Amino acid sequence: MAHTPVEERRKALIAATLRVISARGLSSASTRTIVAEAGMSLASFHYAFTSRDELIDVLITEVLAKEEKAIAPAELVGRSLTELLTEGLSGYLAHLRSDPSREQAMLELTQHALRERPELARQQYAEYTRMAVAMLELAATHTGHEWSVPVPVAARLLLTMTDGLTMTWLVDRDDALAEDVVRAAAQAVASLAHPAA
Amino acid sequence: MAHTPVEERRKALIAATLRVISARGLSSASTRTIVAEAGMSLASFHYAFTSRDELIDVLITEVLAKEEKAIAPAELVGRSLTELLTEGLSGYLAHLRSDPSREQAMLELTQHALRERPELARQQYAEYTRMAVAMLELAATHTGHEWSVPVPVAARLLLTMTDGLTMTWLVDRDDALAEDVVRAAAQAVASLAHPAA
DNA sequence: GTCTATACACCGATAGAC
DNA sequence: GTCTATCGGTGTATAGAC
Repeated sequence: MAHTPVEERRKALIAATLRVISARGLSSASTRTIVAEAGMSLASFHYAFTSRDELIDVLITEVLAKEEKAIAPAELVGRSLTELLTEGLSGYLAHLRSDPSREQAMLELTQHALRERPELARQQYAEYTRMAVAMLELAATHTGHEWSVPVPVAARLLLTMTDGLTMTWLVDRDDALAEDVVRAAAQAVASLAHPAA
Repeated sequence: MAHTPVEERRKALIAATLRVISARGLSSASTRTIVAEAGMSLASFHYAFTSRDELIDVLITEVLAKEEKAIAPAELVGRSLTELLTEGLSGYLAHLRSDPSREQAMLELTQHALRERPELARQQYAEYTRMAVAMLELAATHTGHEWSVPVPVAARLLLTMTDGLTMTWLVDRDDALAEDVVRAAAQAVASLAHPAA
């Protein structure tokens, strides 16, 4: 391969690694399989990254940060709180279904981070929670509701549901059941709010 | 080590493997680290199991089957539906907190099964769902309620919550927040039932 | 049945030619 | 900058002595 800027190689290797993990799992993502997927030599890997651990670190920080744990509903006006929550969770489910192996890769990376870089996983989940808080406050405001429980608790419950939804759907891929669960979950979470004074 | 029945060696190796996975992760559970933990020679491993894959298979089927995904409340009488659900989820949280590394090992094994033995994971989750159905029906009956959504859907929602609870708590180990989420989750799920006719 | 010794594949990482 | 060749280490699995 011709002279390529280091940054470009790093990006190519990160993308290749993600493809390998999606297709065959983190344990299959050796430096050799990664460079094979990226179409470059083993030495080029160590020119772009000092070690495999460094690449996995970058993968965890950069890729998990882009992960969507909850997708905001497209349209706010004229929808009930339950509908907004249903659309948000449904959007996440669609995201999951559109590329299951990518989400499975995310799960493996999170799991790996849990053991090797626990503080990174913690920071990431704090960020997911902040996004959920913003979404719940927006939804309540637009429908004239107030949360009966502290918003961070409701947000955490929502995050708990997306995580659980990911795992259970990945296990049996039952689309109809997942949709039913999304509706029940939205209804259940909405019951934690009441009309604003 | 003196002559030992094969079955005994298998049990010792399974227990040793679980300890290794709990402490250092599935990727660290090589045949060498396993036999070191079990205090036997490498050859003894291959006398008891034909391969490492066979042991992991046995681990997934036998160990995941014993996993408690939802713990039934101890006492039924005189408790509201929300209380029963809170106690059930709280019991699971206590189970998780009592040995986090064991639950992390379960998560890694489930994840591995998802890739290598998807049908085993699926069967296991079907079993978890059956247990949750039984628990929810019992709770509703004892408190004079009926479920407003199909019981399998509510059961699946409960399973979704225990899975999500496991992940989120393992990430930040926030006991107080987890307890709040358990209460909110119980209240939310209870809202899916109504007094029986 | 149980052990030591070993075969052989793959791992991460680097040396050194170009 | 990029490559091929290779080092040292670890992985699974087995041969063969006892």
